[in-house]
Amino acid sequence: MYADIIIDISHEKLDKVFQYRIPEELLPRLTIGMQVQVPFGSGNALRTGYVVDITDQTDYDVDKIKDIARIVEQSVPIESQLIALAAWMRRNYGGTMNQALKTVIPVKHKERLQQKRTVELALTDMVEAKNLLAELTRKHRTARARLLEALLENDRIDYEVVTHKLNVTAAVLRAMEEQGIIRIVSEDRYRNPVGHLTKSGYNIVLNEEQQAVVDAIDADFQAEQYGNYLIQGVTGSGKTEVYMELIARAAAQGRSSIVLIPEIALTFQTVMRFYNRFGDRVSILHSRLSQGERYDQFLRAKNGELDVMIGPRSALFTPFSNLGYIIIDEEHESSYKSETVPRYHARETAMERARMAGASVILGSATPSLESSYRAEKGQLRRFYLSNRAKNASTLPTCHVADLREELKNGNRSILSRKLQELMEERLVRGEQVMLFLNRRGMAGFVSCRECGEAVKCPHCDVSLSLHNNGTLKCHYCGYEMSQVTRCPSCGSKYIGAFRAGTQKIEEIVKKRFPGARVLRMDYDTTRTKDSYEKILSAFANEEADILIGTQMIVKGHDFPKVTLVGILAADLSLHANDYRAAERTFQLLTQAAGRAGRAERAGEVVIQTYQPDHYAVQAAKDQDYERFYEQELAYRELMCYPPVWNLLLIAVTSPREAEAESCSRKLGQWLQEHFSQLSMIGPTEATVAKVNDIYRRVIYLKSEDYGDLVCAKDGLESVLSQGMWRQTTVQFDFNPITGF
DNA sequence: AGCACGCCGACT
DNA sequence: GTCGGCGTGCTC
Repeated sequence: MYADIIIDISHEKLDKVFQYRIPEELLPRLTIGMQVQVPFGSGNALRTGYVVDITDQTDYDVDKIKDIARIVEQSVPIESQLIALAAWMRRNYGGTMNQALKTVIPVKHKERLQQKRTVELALTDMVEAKNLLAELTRKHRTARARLLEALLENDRIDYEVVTHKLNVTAAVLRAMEEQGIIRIVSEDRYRNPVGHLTKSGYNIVLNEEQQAVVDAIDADFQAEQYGNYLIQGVTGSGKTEVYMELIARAAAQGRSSIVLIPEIALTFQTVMRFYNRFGDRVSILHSRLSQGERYDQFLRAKNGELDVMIGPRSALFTPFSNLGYIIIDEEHESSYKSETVPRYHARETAMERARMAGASVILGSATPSLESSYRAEKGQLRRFYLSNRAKNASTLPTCHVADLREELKNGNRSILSRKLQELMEERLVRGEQVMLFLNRRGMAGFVSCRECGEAVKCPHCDVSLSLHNNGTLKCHYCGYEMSQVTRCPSCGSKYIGAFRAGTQKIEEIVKKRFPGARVLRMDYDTTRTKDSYEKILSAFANEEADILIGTQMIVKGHDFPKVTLVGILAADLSLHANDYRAAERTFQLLTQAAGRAGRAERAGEVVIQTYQPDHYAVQAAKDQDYERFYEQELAYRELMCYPPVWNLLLIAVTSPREAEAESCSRKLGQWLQEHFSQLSMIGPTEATVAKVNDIYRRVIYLKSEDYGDLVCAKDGLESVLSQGMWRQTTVQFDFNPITGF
């Protein structure tokens, strides 16, 4: 048996595995993630390494393979834990060990070569310095000699070092410091993204409800009863204060926390709150950081310089060795699921990491994912509710549902319902602001009836059929196909067609209807350039416009106190996206969009325009009734054997050669039928988009009540694939996928 | 990263 | 000549 071993993680040059033979006596004890000592290099000096995989095959010259010297027992260092986590991810989400390791371990990057840092030095021992200088200059005028010369002249200097040489230089400087020749006064090792801030030291007073949650979770924490929690509370109910208080208490005991936030939700307001409370003990990973800067922040975490790391999904792998809490804010957000292999879900992975490290996980959301609510009901997650709106008790908005079928009947063919037009008029007169939200997701081709609101559905799967370029309607779950319809299958109306209206079109319509209004548009087209996103939002916040029109991106995060009306132009659009999460996503978006209205003292109003006013997602969102939505949606999932009740595995086969994609997917399907006949299988069939960039795509869906069965099936398929001869074909696994394929 | 090998200029 | 500086390259 051989072990794949990483010698020194985080160094690009050594960023690969070395294989070692496992001595027989070590074999039974050796596991992935373990720290071992191995002879390395020509001198066979013993170096510490980490076991990342155990195999019985080797691709290296067998004679040159050395034996593992011994296992390093003692406490498990953070790298071991992260490697073990990577192994868990590989097992549960598929992919190779290498891919898993790369997502978990930060690697130093080349671009650091260009960076410069400044070290401030002071001379402490003149005599020693002169001696050393004399010795150094006798032969060569080395960099060290020049440095010392400068110090002798000035007594205190700023020494600039290029980062790639820093490690060498730092070692030299440290050696000189140890000899008492110089003193390192300061080193600007880390660039703080918001400058240098210190705690302002104010204490937030929590309300009773918040305090109760803090006390309960903290009591468990103190008793070392680490668990998983869900805090369900509307926007503005003060979840962040609860997080911060718990983080502070953990920090007081030397425990660090990770706060995950959805990719786009990192607002300046949130950042400032954390900086105000934790000063430079907090670090924030944002998309503007270069790889090198990111690495530096991880290094700070490892060196114990941080109490909190805030960031998107990837911040989950911050190398804290004293982890206290992992907090996942807006846990229902889809950005917590990785779109690249390994396709892990941050929520589940966080729980596994916390389990390994002895830490607690806190999920927060106003509209928890079905998964989390389900877990809460089954007792795997302890749920707390925050019901008060903490900030000056602003009231929930009033919700109107505008039935677009009625509008059509009454001769209003405009995209703006009468109710919405009326209320918009009102706001413009009063000088208040309006947000119009177009739910663009799922736009790409579902076909619905404007008379009865029914979308054309697959008779076998209860999902909307999607319109393909050739005009046929297909179900990508079972492959069912029908030709383009001209009449509604349920009511016979001829007013049927694909719903298409972009934000641009709406902007035109709004400008025409309200000529005096100042209109801003925010969508994919207007946010191409770097800062346009912030620019548009701040322009709107500064009341440079009356109406903001946009897609998803306008409903997240930002606080606009002057907005008292939100219009959701076509709530159905996401309802028909052809996957089982459509209703959930719609409910979440509607609830969130509604939450934008009336965040200050002024009461807000919301107009939801829809062809299906009776749909439970619309109704529940209108009444802000999470419970009702949850119950109905769960019943649907249960009936259809969808997650979270069952588990779903998507097997995606892609190949530049259609015949290979076909034969490979058929073979896999056949194999599954032979070996996993107890699992229900859908496919193999063409993917929704059957060809992308000349790559052909086939899918198989596998359903099982037991997640483990799906993992077994995946492992089995992987071994089938390793023997098969589909050279140009790739197969990817996606467990409980969020997006279709 | 560390450690070898190997190439170059100064000095016994 | 040789000693020791550091500049490439390899490490299972």
